[in-house]
Amino acid sequence: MKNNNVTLKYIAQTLDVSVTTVSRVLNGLGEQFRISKNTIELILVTADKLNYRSNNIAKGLRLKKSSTIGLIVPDITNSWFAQLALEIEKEARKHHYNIFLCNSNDDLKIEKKCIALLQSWMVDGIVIVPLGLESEHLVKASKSGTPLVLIDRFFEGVNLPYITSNDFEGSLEATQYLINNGHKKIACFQGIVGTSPNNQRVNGYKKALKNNKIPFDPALVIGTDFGYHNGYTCALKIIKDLDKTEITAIFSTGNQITLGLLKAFKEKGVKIPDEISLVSFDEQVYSDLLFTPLSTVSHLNENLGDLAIKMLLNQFDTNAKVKPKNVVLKSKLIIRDSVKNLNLK
Amino acid sequence: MKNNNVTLKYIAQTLDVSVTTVSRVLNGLGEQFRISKNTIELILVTADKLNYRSNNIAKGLRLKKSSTIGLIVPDITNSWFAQLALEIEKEARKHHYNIFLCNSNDDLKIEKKCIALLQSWMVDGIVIVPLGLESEHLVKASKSGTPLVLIDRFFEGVNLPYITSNDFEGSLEATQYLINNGHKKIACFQGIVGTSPNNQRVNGYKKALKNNKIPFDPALVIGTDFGYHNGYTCALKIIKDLDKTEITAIFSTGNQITLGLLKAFKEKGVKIPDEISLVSFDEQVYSDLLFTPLSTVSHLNENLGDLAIKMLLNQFDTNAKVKPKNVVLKSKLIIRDSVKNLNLK
DNA sequence: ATGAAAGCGCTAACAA
DNA sequence: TTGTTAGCGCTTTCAT
Repeated sequence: MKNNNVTLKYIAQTLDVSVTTVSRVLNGLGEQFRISKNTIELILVTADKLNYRSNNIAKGLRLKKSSTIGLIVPDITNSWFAQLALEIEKEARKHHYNIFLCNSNDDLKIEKKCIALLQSWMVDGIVIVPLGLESEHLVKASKSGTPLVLIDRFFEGVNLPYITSNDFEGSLEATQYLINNGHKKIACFQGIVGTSPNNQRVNGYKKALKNNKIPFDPALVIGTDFGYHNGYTCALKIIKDLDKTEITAIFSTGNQITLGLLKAFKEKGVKIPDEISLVSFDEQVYSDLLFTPLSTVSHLNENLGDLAIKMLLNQFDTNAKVKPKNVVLKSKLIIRDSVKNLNLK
Repeated sequence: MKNNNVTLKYIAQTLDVSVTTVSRVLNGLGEQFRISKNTIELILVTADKLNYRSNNIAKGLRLKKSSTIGLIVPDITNSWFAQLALEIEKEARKHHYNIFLCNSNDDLKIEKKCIALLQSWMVDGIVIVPLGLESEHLVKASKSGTPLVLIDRFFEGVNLPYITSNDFEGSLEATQYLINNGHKKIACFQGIVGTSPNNQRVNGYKKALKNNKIPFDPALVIGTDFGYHNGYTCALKIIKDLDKTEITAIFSTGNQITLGLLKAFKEKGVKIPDEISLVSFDEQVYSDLLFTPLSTVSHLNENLGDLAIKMLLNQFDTNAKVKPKNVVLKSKLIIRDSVKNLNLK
């Protein structure tokens, strides 16, 4: 019953032609090699009847490429990355590439492993949302012949093509919005320290403060990663000291953080925006449907997948060293009801 | 700079030993073949120094297997599937398998393509959340030597191993809960008609009605698929005729449907549970944090990934025809505040 | 208009 | 203890 053994050779033998001919016809090169209509027809029909599937592995070995693109994301469970994966996959399929998926789990060791693995599968390129703390292994991969495109995070001074969103501007705008509403004591819930999105988001926050001559208080920037749990525990801390600190607003740098934060607030009965205001990074389908409709910074771009694949393909084609232009996507502030206007008092 | 050309042969030549020896050592078979400590050491060091990566493609071709598992889900963007993907991937990695991801996009044609593709990559097995309307191609794949595990959806009378949750019981319980709260006119927002989860969920709903001697009204079962848009439009319809139909509650069969539904209700200012009650399938991280904390049926099982991979591996090992036992996971009703108790009036 | 043969990088049966 | 060799299924150069 195994149909895996329908090979070019097998077809060639049944039809008493050469493997070469079969290969050519099945690759649509029949005309070009002026193989007789008869033979072409015959081969096509037989292949179909036998349910022939070309063996991509053999092809890959011979061609030294796999028509496959590796995708590494920290956590496919995060809707932002899932959306990315979906788009990348769709776009890749259009160009007859397939996707090898890896979760790096925000773990540098795993990230490195993933890259090694993908290379050993001879992927033609890798789209990666890197952890973002270290770039050596990425540079090495790139140099060793695997084109890369970085998403969301990049490295200052490292020459790897990337697509990112203007997180700095987004945060600046979000924080400014809080300030415009009369907030001065604004906590910043941050993600993984040292990664470019975090740097940018925190820096945007700082810049907004500075622009408004509000002194920056390092104690107000808390958190360790982009996860739910982090948001939850940070929120508990904030709540405990609310009287002392007189914090009136929070700027959260990630949607998972925000979810944890909301959970804590809900449990403790702290009202948003009455008792505390909130603006969060990462617009979600449900942002509008939460117990307090959330004001968010949206930085999910419709054609991100398209862009990423194009940037990768671009590197395949041009043997020339045409350096692909990095892309910075715009983010945008969506205003809902999670911020209280203190000026109206 | 390309390190792809560090092959066994290359190492063998530099060290003036045979390819076989190198292969053996690098596969940890040095001891077994009683290759001298010296040689072993030498090879290991050299391979490391040269940054050798075994070529999985060549290996796959030779071994006629790829140490790779295909995963086909309808839509990675759906958090349920994303969660599944994450677990499957983690679990697979533990057993040194890697994941080939495909989105079938709830499209049978794409689903078929995905399977063909995965087979052409000689995946050792496929974990699939099938569309669920047709099974021929799956049976064919299975017969042609690719072990399969179906998730979430299965086919009556078709002998393919599956893991599913007890959607029937879950729906029965959910609907009974609505009835217990005095609801009699209950709308059912369904997904793709004909798929097993939908059948089960709708049947559970019907059974609950029957158990309580409430006549079943086919007009109350509406919807076409598990998507956001479907939920949205169905909800608009319901809202328009609310006075006439006197519907007091909705049982939604999927989380995306529910999101669309909530959006519509919010837009139209219909209050939950005051004006209409709601129970939804699919617990989400944010279910508790919505404008009305949602009562849901949770059917996300912690070790689903583990199970799926085990069922697949099981099929690899045993050449014997030990048919794997199908698994039906329990679902559970989580009660929050989206249902009004009509008995209290 | 078609074919023979080499070879991609690897493993394994057989040899020595 | 190590090596020779064949071959996995495919593409492609060179012949005819």
